[in-house]
Amino acid sequence: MEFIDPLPPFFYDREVTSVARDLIGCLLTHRSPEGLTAGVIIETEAYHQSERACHAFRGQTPRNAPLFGPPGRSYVYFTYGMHWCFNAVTGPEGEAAAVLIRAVEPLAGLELMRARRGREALRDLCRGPARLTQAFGISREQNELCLHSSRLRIHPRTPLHLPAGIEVSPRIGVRAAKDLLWRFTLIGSRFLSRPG
DNA sequence: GGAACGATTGAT
DNA sequence: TCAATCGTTCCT
Repeated sequence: MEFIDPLPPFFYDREVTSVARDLIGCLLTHRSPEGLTAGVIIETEAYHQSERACHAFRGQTPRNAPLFGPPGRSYVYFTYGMHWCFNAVTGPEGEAAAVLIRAVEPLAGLELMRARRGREALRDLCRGPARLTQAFGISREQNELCLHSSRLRIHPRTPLHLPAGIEVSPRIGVRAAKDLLWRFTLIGSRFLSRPG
């Protein structure tokens, strides 16, 4: 299966909120040993070291080190003792920021997703940050990968997937800095983790 | 060494 | 509404 060339690292070397907005409608692909999975990004959130909800707010630690690295790499972290979440690192090296991918519309590898998720309903495969990492087979092994050249990639929007409209709202599940409208959703999608 | 907590999910 | 489940971080 062929896709458009993946987004180059400089795409991610901008303000994190701009990248989060522009990733809506882009295509996430993972060529794992078990097979290919792909989906259209429909929900993102921005995080930056300057605000309390960011893992890097109190400085660099072993876990959040990828956030301080060069743009265009993955930051995958473990949470709640059982879930993985996937981010795209943004901004210049040394400045910690990333876009959390919260939901995608499943496009390819549906049966592999169903097997990994243990669920049949299309709507339940990638609706939520930890659901999509499970469906895509993303965990510790996929941390700090280059999203341009590794098996885990993000590709530009295609004419078939132009966003109808993008809505902003407060980030889900964060108490700190909850006044920031740093969540971006594709209006009207039935694959959002929660209504926009 | 110990404890509190978490960018969630699924069942009740 | 609530339990599951454990790595990370911070405090003593």
